[in-house]
Amino acid sequence: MVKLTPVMKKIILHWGEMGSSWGINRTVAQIYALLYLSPDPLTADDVSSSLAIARSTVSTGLHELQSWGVVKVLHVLGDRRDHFTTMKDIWEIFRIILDERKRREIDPTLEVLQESVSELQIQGEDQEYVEERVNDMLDFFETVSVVYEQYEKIPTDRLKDLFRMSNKLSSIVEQVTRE
Amino acid sequence: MVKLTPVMKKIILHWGEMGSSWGINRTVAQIYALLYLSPDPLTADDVSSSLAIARSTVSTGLHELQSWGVVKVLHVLGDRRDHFTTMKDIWEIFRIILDERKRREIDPTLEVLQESVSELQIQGEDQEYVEERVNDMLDFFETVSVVYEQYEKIPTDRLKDLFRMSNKLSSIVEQVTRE
DNA sequence: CGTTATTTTCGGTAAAATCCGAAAAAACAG
DNA sequence: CTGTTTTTTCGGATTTTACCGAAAATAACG
Repeated sequence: MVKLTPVMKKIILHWGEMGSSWGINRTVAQIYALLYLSPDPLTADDVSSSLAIARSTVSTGLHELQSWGVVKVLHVLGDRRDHFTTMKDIWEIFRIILDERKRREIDPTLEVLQESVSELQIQGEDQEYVEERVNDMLDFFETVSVVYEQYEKIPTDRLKDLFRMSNKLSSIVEQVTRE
Repeated sequence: MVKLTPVMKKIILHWGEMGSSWGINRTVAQIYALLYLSPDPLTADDVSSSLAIARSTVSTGLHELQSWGVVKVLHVLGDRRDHFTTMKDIWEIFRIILDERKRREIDPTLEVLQESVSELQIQGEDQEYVEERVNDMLDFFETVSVVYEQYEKIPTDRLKDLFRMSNKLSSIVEQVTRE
């Protein structure tokens, strides 16, 4: 039996709200928060009873989280049930989430924009204005994608250091853009 | 009467889907896309007829977009109706959206985490593990906020240049983190 | 002012998303 | 195999969200 302290409840509930406003099912986000805050892996029944949601909902939610790659299954000797846990390094977690969102949402957007650009070129219709706007969008998304791919290469530890030095950012920008 | 070309339709629909998966009302996102792709400001009736949505829905949607600061009202001489338009620089647009999301979602999260840390300290309960996790989260969100605030200071034009040089990122990281 | 054009509000409905629980399926033990 | 535990599927109920249209409110005109 998993007992939720007031602080845990507070964070789990808030996490659910956060998820909601970022397009993630509230319950799924809560399941995630619970696993993140639990020192040990939990069974689906644990989750179900702690959050007071149906066992079947937990099953679906856990699958969803696994498809995002942020929840893993473990097994305990002498126990047939699946136990679930999350990565504990929040930096890694957010990297994975960003990766997935890029793959699922940004990449398809790039495709649509690329298709649109070709379609506009082929037809050569009188849509100069739309063409300009679409080119802008494409350029923006491509640039952001490239930047993101560069950041992806940096190991997490180094990224942390880099981020913690962000106060030096402006001088670096000076230096780099001056060239 | 605003006539939507196939490319416009395609982008507007995709934008709606995008919005959906990022927690923004599909219709509102579509309205935004329409305004963005339109060379001239549109009236609410234009939007209503182009997208085939009720006039009242458009009214609400436009207010929502104005509260985000991404849609502006204009007036045309000799016309009593409001005309609506968007900023055309997509870099600026995304800056505004990020700012708003930070303000509406990240900042409140920081608050909850800070409160949680104090509550844990005061009670001094046996929640070492939760404490560790919450501290991690707080540290992460604080760091990201600070980085973001640094980026905020960089003028858009310079940011574009900087982003376009991201291929040099790894060498800069080398250089900076070596100190 | 009274009239008309325009926008907004709001109650109800429709649509979509979420969730439940029963039943099926799968996994495992003996 | 058979029985038991555990997980998954799925149809329908519930809740939430989104949307419409009528009516109210506001603003502009003559």
